[in-house]
Amino acid sequence: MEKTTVFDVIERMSALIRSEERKKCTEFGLQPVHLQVLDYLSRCNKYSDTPASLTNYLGMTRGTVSQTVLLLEKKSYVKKTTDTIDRRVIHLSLLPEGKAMLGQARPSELFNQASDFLKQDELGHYDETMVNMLSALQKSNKSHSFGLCKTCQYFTLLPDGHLCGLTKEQLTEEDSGKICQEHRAL
Amino acid sequence: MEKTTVFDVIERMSALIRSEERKKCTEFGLQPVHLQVLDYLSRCNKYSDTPASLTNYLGMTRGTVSQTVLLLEKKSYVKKTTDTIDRRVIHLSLLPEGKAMLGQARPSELFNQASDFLKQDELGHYDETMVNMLSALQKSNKSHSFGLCKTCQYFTLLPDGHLCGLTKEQLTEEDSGKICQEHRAL
DNA sequence: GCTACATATTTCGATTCGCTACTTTATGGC
DNA sequence: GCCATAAAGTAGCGAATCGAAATATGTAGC
Repeated sequence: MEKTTVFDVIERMSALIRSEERKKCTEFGLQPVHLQVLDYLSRCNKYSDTPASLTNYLGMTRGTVSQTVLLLEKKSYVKKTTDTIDRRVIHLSLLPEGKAMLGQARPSELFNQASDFLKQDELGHYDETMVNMLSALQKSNKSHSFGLCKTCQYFTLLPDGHLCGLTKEQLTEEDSGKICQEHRAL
Repeated sequence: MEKTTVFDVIERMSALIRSEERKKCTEFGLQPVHLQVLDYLSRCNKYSDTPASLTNYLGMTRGTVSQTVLLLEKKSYVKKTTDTIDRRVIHLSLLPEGKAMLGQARPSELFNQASDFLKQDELGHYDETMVNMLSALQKSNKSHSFGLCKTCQYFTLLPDGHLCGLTKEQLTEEDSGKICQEHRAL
């Protein structure tokens, strides 16, 4: 029963954010999916910055993703680079203009205002809870990573070991070399 | 700094849910926005079940929403009813088939599995935190309600007063008659 | 080295989606 | 009654999406 409630609330937050995002999109003449692509590219590692990974992440067809990327390329939001080893694969990367667009389209005002409604000293505690929730969701997500932890953008080297910056989990040296199940799509 | 992290995590959850949802969509031959409409209609009250409210919620144009509703009507997911008092107004309602579709398309498996990764005794605590977060987001959302609290689907009558079932807030008799700022779009 | 198969991506035609501008119908103030 | 306003629908056009076939590169077996 409680289970349902918690995830129901998450769905509500998700819907709210999406609604705000769509409004921003029409403002800039983009579709939500375009922002999703930019967001993905701002977070993926070099093992998952390909059209194939993007296709898997978005759940669209290869053809559509190809067209979408073409559009974003025309607008100078992303750049294509052919892999030097395997010349079949294409690496996608965000260009400065793409990053700028992503920054503008984020519901940052919404978040700024929301934080005013939360007690400042509670935010740290919220943080921990939320990260646990996210971690659980990621673990149950079937879309696994193709990247190594040590190449993840959240990977951090500490004096006393390794740390995943997103889940705040300690990682062993061995773990860092393994394929990451957590961050691929994020 | 902490502020950024918390909302960043929410954005990650949101992105993950959307990704899963899109996969479900293509499975059923629907667009994400169609599910958004069904979801909205399952939660709106009689003051916000109109195409105009839906338009405001989705951030799309009236024409587009009109077409979208037409499509969902053809598929027997929703039903239109003309308002008896103001004959310009149309009320939309979910049909059983629409509810069934909504149930199928929800990332329920994702949530079920995610809950297995969380300690059962912590879920209640998570619940409180998440509801606070959602409440803060809703407060800062500019899309205000057009409905009265007492008509909200989350409104509950208790022996000792009134309760908002979503935010768990106590409501005075007076509050219950006011326009709700919290739940319109949800 | 050649063949067969696998993988990554693109191309293309048909279809659907979404926006803009315009129209229709209904309400309310004067 | 007349006009402004509001809710919803319609038509046409461009963009997005799908599905299937095509292209290009890499891999494995002989």
